[in-house]
Amino acid sequence: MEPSAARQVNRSAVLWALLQEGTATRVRLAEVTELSAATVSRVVDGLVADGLAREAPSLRTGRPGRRVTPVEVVAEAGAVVGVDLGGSNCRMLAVDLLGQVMGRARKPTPARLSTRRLAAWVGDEVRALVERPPFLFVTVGLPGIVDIETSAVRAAPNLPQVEGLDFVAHLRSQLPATVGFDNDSNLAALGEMRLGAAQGKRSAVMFTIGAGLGAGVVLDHRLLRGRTGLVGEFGYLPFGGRGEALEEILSARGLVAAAQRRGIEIPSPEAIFAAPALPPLRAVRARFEDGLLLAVVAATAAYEPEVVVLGGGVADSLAAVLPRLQARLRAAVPNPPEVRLSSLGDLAGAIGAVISGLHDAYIAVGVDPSLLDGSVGPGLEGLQALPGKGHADVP
Amino acid sequence: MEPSAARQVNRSAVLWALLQEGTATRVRLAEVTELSAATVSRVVDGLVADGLAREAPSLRTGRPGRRVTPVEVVAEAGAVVGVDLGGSNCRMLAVDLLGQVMGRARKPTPARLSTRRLAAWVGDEVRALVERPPFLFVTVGLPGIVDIETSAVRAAPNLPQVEGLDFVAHLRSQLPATVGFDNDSNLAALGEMRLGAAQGKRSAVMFTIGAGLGAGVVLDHRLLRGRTGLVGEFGYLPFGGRGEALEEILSARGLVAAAQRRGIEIPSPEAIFAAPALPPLRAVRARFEDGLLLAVVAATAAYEPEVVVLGGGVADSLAAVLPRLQARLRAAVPNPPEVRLSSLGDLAGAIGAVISGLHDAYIAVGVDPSLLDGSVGPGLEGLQALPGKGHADVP
DNA sequence: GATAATACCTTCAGTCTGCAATCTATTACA
DNA sequence: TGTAATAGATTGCAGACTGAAGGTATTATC
Repeated sequence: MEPSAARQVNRSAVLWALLQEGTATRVRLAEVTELSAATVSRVVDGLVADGLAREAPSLRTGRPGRRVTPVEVVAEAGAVVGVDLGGSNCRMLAVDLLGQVMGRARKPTPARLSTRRLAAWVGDEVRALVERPPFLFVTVGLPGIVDIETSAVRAAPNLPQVEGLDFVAHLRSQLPATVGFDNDSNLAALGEMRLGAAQGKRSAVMFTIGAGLGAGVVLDHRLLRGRTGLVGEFGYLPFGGRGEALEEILSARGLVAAAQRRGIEIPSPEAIFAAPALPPLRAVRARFEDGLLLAVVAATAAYEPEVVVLGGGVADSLAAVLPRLQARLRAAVPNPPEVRLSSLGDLAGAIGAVISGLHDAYIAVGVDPSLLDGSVGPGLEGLQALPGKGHADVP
Repeated sequence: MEPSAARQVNRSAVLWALLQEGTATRVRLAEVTELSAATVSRVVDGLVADGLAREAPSLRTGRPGRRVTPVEVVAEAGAVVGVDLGGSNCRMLAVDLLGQVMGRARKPTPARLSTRRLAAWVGDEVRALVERPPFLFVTVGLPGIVDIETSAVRAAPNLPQVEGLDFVAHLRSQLPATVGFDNDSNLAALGEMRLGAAQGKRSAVMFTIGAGLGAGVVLDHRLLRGRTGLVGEFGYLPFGGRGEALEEILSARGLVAAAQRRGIEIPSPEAIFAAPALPPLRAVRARFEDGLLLAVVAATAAYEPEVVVLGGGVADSLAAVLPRLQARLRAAVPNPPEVRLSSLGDLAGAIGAVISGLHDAYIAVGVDPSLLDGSVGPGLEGLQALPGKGHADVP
């Protein structure tokens, strides 16, 4: 370890403390980091020189003594845009370095555009959302499996243009930014973990029951991605005596098909759960519940999460199902997690993307990755207060 | 970061390099650690003073120049004993700091002893195996679920004396050592990962099919333990149309019961796989295979391991089953792992326990845990050459 | 035996930290 | 209004540590 590496480490510690506090006096930073006030002062000078921190107007404390001179993050030094590019809708959320919301958008995804044009569209939308900051991080959630190494996308039937490497490459060339990609369910899980239904927990599994069955796994505040990004895809499990794939049960597609097989024409999958129902619909529901139980049991056996979050279009209709599911779960496994509904609604993906992007941004400004790993991170008050959380119809 | 912390970091790096090499010149250590030769020399002086390293007799190199003075680990400075305390047999393996085998034992577990007496027996056996070294680490694998925080044991039907905290506490008071406890399947997975069927891979899942169904999950060279130590227990999954628990299929107990239900009296579970078989036995086999497929599919969906290892008493009989299982797996999931049989046999648990204990020992002598985490670690040549690996009948 | 090559050690300048003293801004109070 | 009290921020200094350069011991080769 070179001598100057010590400085790096301390810089990282102070910067991380400052990000978590948002604004703090040097004395406070010294307490939190357990460094001497002298070192903190010197490091803060460096951060100011780097444009990452500035002195805020001093505050009157009411007590005798010199006024405190708070130091604050230069939040606008960097920006992060989270994009949740779904098959039908695209959510975007722009925040500054402290997670304060700078802009948001919700548009129908122009799903019929070519790969290149779709990338250009996303690039335009991102640029419309943020002034060009000193540095910019963009994270895009895609409805497919994203390879952790190469960002190659596959299995994206709802938006096939993004498959392969072209979309990724085009978008990267479009934006003067570091652009990351991930599976939308993974990001949604990250969002619910940090600010949603699993807030404050160390581990959670989120199932996104939409067109298909998606899953995201967070253990120790960290996304479990696996070799090819398929982790948590319990849709492959055989279900029932005929060994149907679980994804055929736990998806809008499957629900509609099951209803049709019983001669029921329904306007939307959600209608299946609109009480009261006739006996044939009840059978569809029961089958869905059995499938859901299997998924949650599998997730429990696999990861022992503290919470299982249910999201996606169908989830809102499941409130009535939860108590029974929870009871059956208690009977099935010795360590049942709590099952909850998504609380971020269709914003979960964009919020998760922002969190992922902030993670990258913090590393870029010199925060040691090991600090970010197990920890909760900055407050993100701006995101917490986000209006429209959980309501799909707010723009 | 205090100034002296830099020394710690470099000491850790040099010590880790030295452990991996076993014996190395200072120049070699400087290369590996990317530190200056000066720093390495100073750090080595410190290690020698601490009794962890010593100069070996200098070697003639054949090339011009001063003779090299190799530095070697004082392997006998510490000892590690791995204990696999099963319901019927107890395997023990003692190694030094470099993983060189110092002693081994295999005894029937005195399963009828009381909690206190069983702990005393284990303590005696461990003491019989190793001289008292400067420091001693013991890791005990138990046939039950071990809480990661408290070491409290539960669900150990095959050795109920060890349940709760009494056995753990008694054994700890018996031995002048740091004593760790873990689930035997977890340790077996660690063993197969490091030296057995999954050697060289980053991730693996091992199912131990014995009296019950056990599982161990290793991701990125690290055991996934979960909140209560239950991770990987897919025995809770419902199987087949009647929703029987998978553990009832994938266990010696379940196999015997299934055979009996079909009117077959068998001497041992293994006999079920002794070819050729009559039709009723074939049905039992088929059911077992279906269950196995479910377990492997679940593990694949959950973790995407590179390898799935099958171990336990029944595993040896499964060689003929593997090709068909592998083929069905390829059809079921897009990212099938390789399925292999355990190569360490009933030594896997003890070897895994030793590896776990070495991990603790290395941390105790000052190796930074983050170095150990993602890395492969010392060569453990002594363990690799262990005679009797894979043969249950060698003492 | 001289010379070159190699490994290890020592010296020295530089960076960084923590401690303690000092500087500076503020409030309380006569 | 002036002075003491108080507390945050900075600076001087000693100590720890590193890397680079140069020194010394040991060996092979001519």
